[in-house]
Amino acid sequence: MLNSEQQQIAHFNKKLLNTKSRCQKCAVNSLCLPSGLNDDELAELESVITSSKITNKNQTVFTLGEAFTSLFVVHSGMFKTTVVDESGKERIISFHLPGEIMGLDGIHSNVYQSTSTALAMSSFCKIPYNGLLDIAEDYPVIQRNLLKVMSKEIFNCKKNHLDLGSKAKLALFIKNISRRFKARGYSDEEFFLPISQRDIASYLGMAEETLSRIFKKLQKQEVVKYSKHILTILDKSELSEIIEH
Amino acid sequence: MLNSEQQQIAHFNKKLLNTKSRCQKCAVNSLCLPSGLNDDELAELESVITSSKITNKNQTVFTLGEAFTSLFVVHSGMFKTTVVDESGKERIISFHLPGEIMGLDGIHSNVYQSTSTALAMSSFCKIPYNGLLDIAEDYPVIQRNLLKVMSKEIFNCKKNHLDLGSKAKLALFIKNISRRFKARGYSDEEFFLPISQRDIASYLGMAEETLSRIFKKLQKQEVVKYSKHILTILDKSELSEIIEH
DNA sequence: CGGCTGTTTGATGAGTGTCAACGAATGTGG
DNA sequence: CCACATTCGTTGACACTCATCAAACAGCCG
Repeated sequence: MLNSEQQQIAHFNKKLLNTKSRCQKCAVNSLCLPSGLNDDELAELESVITSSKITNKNQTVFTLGEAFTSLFVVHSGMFKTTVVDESGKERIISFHLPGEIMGLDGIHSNVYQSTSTALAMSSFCKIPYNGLLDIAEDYPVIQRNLLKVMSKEIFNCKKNHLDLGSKAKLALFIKNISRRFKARGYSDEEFFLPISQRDIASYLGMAEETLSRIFKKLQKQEVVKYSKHILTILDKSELSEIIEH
Repeated sequence: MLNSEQQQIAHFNKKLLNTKSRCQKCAVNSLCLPSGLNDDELAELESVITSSKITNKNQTVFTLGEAFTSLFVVHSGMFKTTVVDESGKERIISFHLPGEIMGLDGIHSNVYQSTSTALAMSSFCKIPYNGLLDIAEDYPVIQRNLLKVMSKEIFNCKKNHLDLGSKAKLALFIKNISRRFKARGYSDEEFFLPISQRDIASYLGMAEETLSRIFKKLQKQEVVKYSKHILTILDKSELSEIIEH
């Protein structure tokens, strides 16, 4: 594992490890279910969070086909969720940053519809779904937050359904990730991304080789740079240009 | 307007028009929010539905940017929802059949994120969101149903994010639509689809011409036929083959 | 050191978008 | 009811993007 990666993970994790009053002290609570809750509601929410756990790279949080019991929230690090498509290939359907909820697709069928895997040493919180529903009855704001999160997920997902060229797809992905890093207090121009190019290619639905060539082109044009998992955005406006065609 | 279309619309609509006890008598209540509700809960749900309305072709239900107030459920007919992508072009993000909920993407921002338009003479029910939340507090099963619907939406959306060739994309779309018609009591092998090829192409993210050529190829191979808005599936297993590659 | 895994590079061909033009079907106004 | 305009679907030619195959390379690990 690279030094830069270890540094970054240490950075991600240094605020954690205190399992009491998880949410109150969590760096990303404003982006997560606790958003807008008062102390009383927050305490109630914390009471249903049964555990926070640290995982190593490549460990799974839940697996496609497993019985659905809980939602999971990224606390630190990063995760990918994958499905198996009709022709049997694994496909990445999303990447999850701190504060983002995983497992939502299991609600409707009581079975996880995807597999979540840590991309680096990471940590997450486990929220038993039935417990969450119980407190949601007493605290409408928690219910509303959950619905908002899901609504946002639907919206983002539909918008990404766009048909763009490979270059624009990558540009959009980078802008999207950049925005999410910024929302979490990191630089939106340079950040550590523990995602392999293969995984980015899978997520964007293109061949690994194509992605490599596009990265090279963008680097030559001094738009972005991706080396040793450090993504650097050199020309933000050009990035937007590419997307708009 | 064609005879076949008018017939079909009449067929869709003939059960409606009684605005009392809407849900109890609705043909698609088992696919909709009322699913699994007892009489008491159903009455409560019906009490928040402020209106059922019939629209002509091309009329909009809500518009991108408008303040979000209500969810809408298709009662009969069909609707499309559209967004404007980064380069300014209109893109269709979904088609809605009876029992399906529209407007979910407005929840998180209090603004509709898409525009919904009737594809034929259609009818829909309006469910004020605040009213729905109020009764969801008293009737947890309603809350759970809403969450399930949204979860399903997320799942379907992510799965569709697949990267397939144009032929497979169309095959998948047809299978998907067919399944939804079947769930509503119609034949899954021949049905009226008030969607223009242009709209299908936009939804699938391909050129109109490409879609036309693929339809022709599939017709020559006697897999499916699409003429005068009547879609006929001739070889269901071949359709699945195409998807699996 | 050799064996991994992840990334790069080149050559090639299939699939698709684009442009242009036309035909068919539909809607409109007199 | 007919002439016209408009939308919708079809067809052909062409260029270009991108997936695929094959091979080599770089960094990392034991």
